[in-house]
This record gives sequence, structure tokens and C-alpha cells, in this order.
Amino acid sequence: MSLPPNKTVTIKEIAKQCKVSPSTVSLVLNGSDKIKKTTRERVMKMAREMDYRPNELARSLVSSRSRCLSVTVPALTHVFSDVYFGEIISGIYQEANEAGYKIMLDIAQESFIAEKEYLNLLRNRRTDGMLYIASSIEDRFLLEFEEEPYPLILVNHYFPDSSLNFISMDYNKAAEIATDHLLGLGHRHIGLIIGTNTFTGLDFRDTFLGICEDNGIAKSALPWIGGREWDEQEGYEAAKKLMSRHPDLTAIMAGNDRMAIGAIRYLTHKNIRVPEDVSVMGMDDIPSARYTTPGLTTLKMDMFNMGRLSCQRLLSMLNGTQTECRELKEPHMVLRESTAPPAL
Amino acid sequence: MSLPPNKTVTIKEIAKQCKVSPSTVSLVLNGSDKIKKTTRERVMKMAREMDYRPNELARSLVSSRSRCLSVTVPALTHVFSDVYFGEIISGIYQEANEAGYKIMLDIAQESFIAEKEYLNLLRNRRTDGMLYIASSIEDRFLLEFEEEPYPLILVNHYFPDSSLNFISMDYNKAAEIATDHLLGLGHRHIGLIIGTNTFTGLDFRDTFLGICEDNGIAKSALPWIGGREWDEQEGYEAAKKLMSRHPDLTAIMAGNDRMAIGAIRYLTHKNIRVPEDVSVMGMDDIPSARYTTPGLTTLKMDMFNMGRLSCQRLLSMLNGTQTECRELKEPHMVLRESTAPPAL
DNA sequence: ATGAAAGCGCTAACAA
DNA sequence: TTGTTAGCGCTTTCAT
Repeated sequence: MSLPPNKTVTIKEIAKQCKVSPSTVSLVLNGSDKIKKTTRERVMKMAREMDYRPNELARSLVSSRSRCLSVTVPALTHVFSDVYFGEIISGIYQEANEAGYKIMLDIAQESFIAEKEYLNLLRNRRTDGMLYIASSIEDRFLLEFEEEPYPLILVNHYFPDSSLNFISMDYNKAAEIATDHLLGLGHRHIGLIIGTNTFTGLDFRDTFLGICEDNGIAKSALPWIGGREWDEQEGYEAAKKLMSRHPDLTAIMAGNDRMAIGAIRYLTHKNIRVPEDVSVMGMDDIPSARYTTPGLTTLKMDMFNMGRLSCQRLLSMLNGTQTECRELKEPHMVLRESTAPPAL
Repeated sequence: MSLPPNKTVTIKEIAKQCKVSPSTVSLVLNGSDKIKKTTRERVMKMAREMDYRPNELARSLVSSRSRCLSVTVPALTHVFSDVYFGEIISGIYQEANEAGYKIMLDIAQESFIAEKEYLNLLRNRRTDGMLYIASSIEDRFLLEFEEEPYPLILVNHYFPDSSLNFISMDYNKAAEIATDHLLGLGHRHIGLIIGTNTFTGLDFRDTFLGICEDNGIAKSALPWIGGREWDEQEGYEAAKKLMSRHPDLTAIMAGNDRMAIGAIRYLTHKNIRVPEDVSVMGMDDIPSARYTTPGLTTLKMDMFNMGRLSCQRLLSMLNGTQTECRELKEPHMVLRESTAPPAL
């Protein structure tokens, strides 16, 4: 019934069984219409019977296309445990899978950069294109792609003054919305917690501070603290510093939900009520944002969808439908319970 | 200075430049010692100058080894956003990376199974081995690997009565430890929330119930609720059901931390105090377990390390150092504040 | 409509 | 010590 094991079925075997040439089999398998219907069916039947599986490696070698995409993430601590990345990767996977592409994971750590693995992957033809998620301002090596023919898309990030492709949330717009919300509630003394290792973070900070100042708030009433891990602990520590130096803050704006959650955790431990004493606002709307106590007011950005889109765009670039990708997505407010007007 | 672009440097080019044969170059590049030192150096120098990058596809084709591992996860909702999987994948990545292997991601969804993609991946030679994380009892297709020559390791899971390789937490032992803890505190009316779509979950349940009954607790005092997503929402809903049907429960044992956190969330909403009114215990010790209020008593299993180990074992199997892998790891108690003696 | 032959880039016997 | 040759499994002109 079943074929002898370990003997991998090749196109040649099928040819022999069908008494045709390997090229005929190849043509049939690739759906050519220039093969007589009867032989076509004969070959197909045999292929099925022998449970033929094309060797993708061989295919890739001759076609110079691996049908595999590289998904690269920055070297943050336990980066794959971060929902933010998880959502994006899930989205990428879904899209890639539907198109018959595989995804290969990489972390941009020291050796990856030093050995130019980011280029090797593509020159090697092990991957056809790259999706780089949320890189930091230190990842200058990405600029090399300006002069390389390999398709790359930055996901939820961008490099200013570069021609690199990206698809990202509009962090300037986000800052506008968030600032309007807090100012609208009447806050005039706001602390900011933001990762300063990304261009998006810097944009958010500058726009946020700019709008506040335009509204007549003194710089001294707008303390901010930077960081680079964007996690709960960083939010916790930052809130601690902010509150001890500026006990009369009425609101804290965090660059993402994880830091906001850390900040709330600190405030709660210190018996500072949220939002009665201090309002806290986050960004991203990760799943747990709705489950904090109180529910977190935040800006929603659908990361799963951003993953899907970025992959879609990359695939378009690969098949030539598209040559460029520079998209900014608008976030929108998610009003929950962690923000309120300041106490009188 | 730089070579003409788009012209990929092959071993042939180098050979021509060095006036040697391609095979000589190949030998040099592969570190053979049977090439004269002078030519060796000449070739190496040229390779460096031309910025030669071996075509891994071609290499793989002839060697039948792709130096790529398949990492497969079950089709849970937003599976990559789950810390549990994230930690394991991080561990796998680290180990694979150190050994010069790539990892390719897959989700065992319908088409993956129907089209036997799990086998194709390996027959194709696109990947050299597979790490399957936390499969469910429904993943019967895995049993096919009993008769296949391809290396597979189940990560934090096992299939009873099969010869499949695995490395997993010892869920029977875990049940013992957890049960001893709750019984030791004096609980005699315990609700269990556990995913029943895995063999490990079933083992835990059976051992847990068995020990309780051995200690003279009636089955009726041991309600349990099954599930399949193992997430906060499932824990929340299960706690709701348990408490409404058995208002006099004094403890809830959850099959993992995410469900335990969901349970605590429900109890808190209902103003049932944890642990004063009801103790809650989890399993895994995910990062957020220490940040819940109250801190979650749980069983620690280092998932990152389990990822590392499983990858290590798989690599050993690939290079023939090892032919089998059936390892059970002991969890250990992490005592926090969510468990206490029952109220009198 | 089909087959022969060349070649993708590399490795590995076997000669020389 | 090095070169020649064959071949991994497949695709793709170019003949027939």
C-alpha cells in the first residue's frame, strides 16, 4: 500500500512510472495547459498515489524565491512574551499563511547586527523579504536597506528622513488625541512616561509637550521620564519618580498600556486613587487594558491588523504590485475609567 | 570599491578570481585542512573582499539539511500573545540561534493538519525537526510521527501510550504539590478549573481529585469545570459557575495562572475576598502572577528554560547524540498571598 | 504535446 | 594538494 519508506518521491520517479520525461511532470505539476489532458491526469493521479511532495529547497534554488519571510524584532527582554509583538506576529502569520508563505523569526541582537545577518537572510535567498517590528533609534543598520534591493517594511515604526518603507500608527496624531483628552478634562500638571529609544516615542513626546505648551502650560508643570523597555516595571519606577518629585501631578500619560499598568500599580500601592487623585492614560489597548482596576483609558491601535497589513504590503512588493509603502494609521480613543477631571 | 550590485557572488566567481577550481573554494570555505595554506588564505581573502555569502538554499539542497527548525503551536486564539508560549519560544530561539539554526513558526490550524503540512515541512527538507508546543488531545495526527523518521519533540506536553518524544512539566507531581498545599491549609471544599483538552490537564485533574478523595473528601465537595482556551476569560466564567453552584467553596485551584487571574477577577468583582473568603491557586508562575492583588500562589515552571532544553534535545537528536527524549520536570511551590486557611 | 539538456549554487567522490 | 565530474530536485528554454 504505502511506498517504501525513506525513499523520497521525486519528479523523476513519477516520470519513470508514467513513462514521460521529468519536464513533462514538472509542467503538469505547475498547472501548464500545454500538456495533453490524458497525460496530465495520468501524472496527477500518480503524483497523488505516490504522495509526491515537491522539494521546496530545490524549487527555491532555481526560482530564487524561498516563499519565506523574515520577521525580526528588537532585542528587548523576553520580547516574544509581549502581547504587543504577539499580536503583530499573529497578524503577520495569518496573512503569510494564506499566501502560502512561511515566516522565520529573528531577534536583532548583537551578533545579528554585527554579522549582518539581516542582509544575509535576504542575499542567501533564505527569505524573500523582511518585516521589522518596532525598531529603536539605535538600529541604524536598517538604513542600509535604502540602498539594497531587498524589500523591507518597518512595522509600527519609521525612520525619519529616510526612504524606508513603513506602516505605523500615527504617533503625532495619537499625541494630539491624548493631549486633547487630558487638557479637556482640565488637567494642567501632567507627567509623561515614554520610551525614548524609538522615533515614534520621541515624536509622541515632542508633540505632546508642544501642544501642552501651546495651551499655556509651563514646561515645569510637564515632567517626563524616558525609558527603553516599555514594560510594567518601567512604568512602575517612572511613576514612583514622577510622584515623589511632583506630588501635585493630576495626570500621568504613558507611552503604552504596559507602562500605564505599571504606573497604576504604583499609585494603587501608595493608596493614590485612580482616577480620583491621579488620572492615568495608556496607549495600544492591549487585551488586559480592559481588565485593570480601574479600566484603562487608552488609544486603540489594532496590532493584529497592523501585522496583517504589513505582511500584505510586503507580499505586494514581492509580486511587483507595489513598490513603496508609507502608511500612517489613526488611533482612536477608548474611554474607560482611569481618567477623570482633576480634583478641585 | 563595492562590487557591481545585483550580481550575487558565487563560489564560482571566487574560483575564477583566484584561478582555482570551485571545489577548492568550497573546501576552503568549509574549513578543510587539505588545502595549502597559501591558497587557503588567498581564497579567504578574496571571499572577504567580494563579500561572499553562501547560498544556504543550495547548501541545504545538497546536504539535505536546512538548518531550520519548525516551531508549531496549537490553534488557540491569539496564541502568540500568550506569555506561556512566548516564553517557550524565546527559549527555543535562544538555543537555536546559538547553534546556528533558524526557527520557522507555524500554527496547527485546520489546513496545516488537513494538508499534512506538519509532514511536508520535514519531507520537503524545509526544516530538520519539529518542536510542538502544548498540543491538545485532539492532535491525533502527531501520532503519525511514531512511524516517521523525522525528529519531533513535544514541549510541555505528552501523549500517553505513545513513543513520541517529550519534555514536560510533571503534572501528576504538580497535582500532588498543589493538593498537599490546599489540604494542608485545611480546605475541604475545593473547586477545580482546568483545561480538559490536554493530556496534562486530564492528568492533573485525575491526580488532584484522587488525592482529595483519598483524604476523605466526597466527590460532591470537589466540583470541577473544564475548558480549552486556558485564558483569563475562561477562568472568570468558570469561577462564576463554581461559586453560584457551590457558594461554600473555600478554595479554587486553577490549571494555569491566566485562569487563576480570571477567577480572582471574578471573585473581586463579587466582593468575595481572596484569600480570606476563598483561596486561589494557579500554575506556571507567569510574570504577572506576582503583580496580581493579592499576589498569586502558584507552581513555578520555568517555561523559558523548557524552551531551551527542548531545543537542545532536538539538536542532539539531529546530530545523533541522542535518539530519545522523555523528560519530566518537577515544578515547585511559589507561596504568595492568594492562599490561606479557610475561614472558620 | 513532449523530451533533451542546461543550469540554479553548492558539495563530495574520485582522479590526477 | 587540487581539479574533474557528477549530482541534489527542480524549472525552463529550445528542439522535435
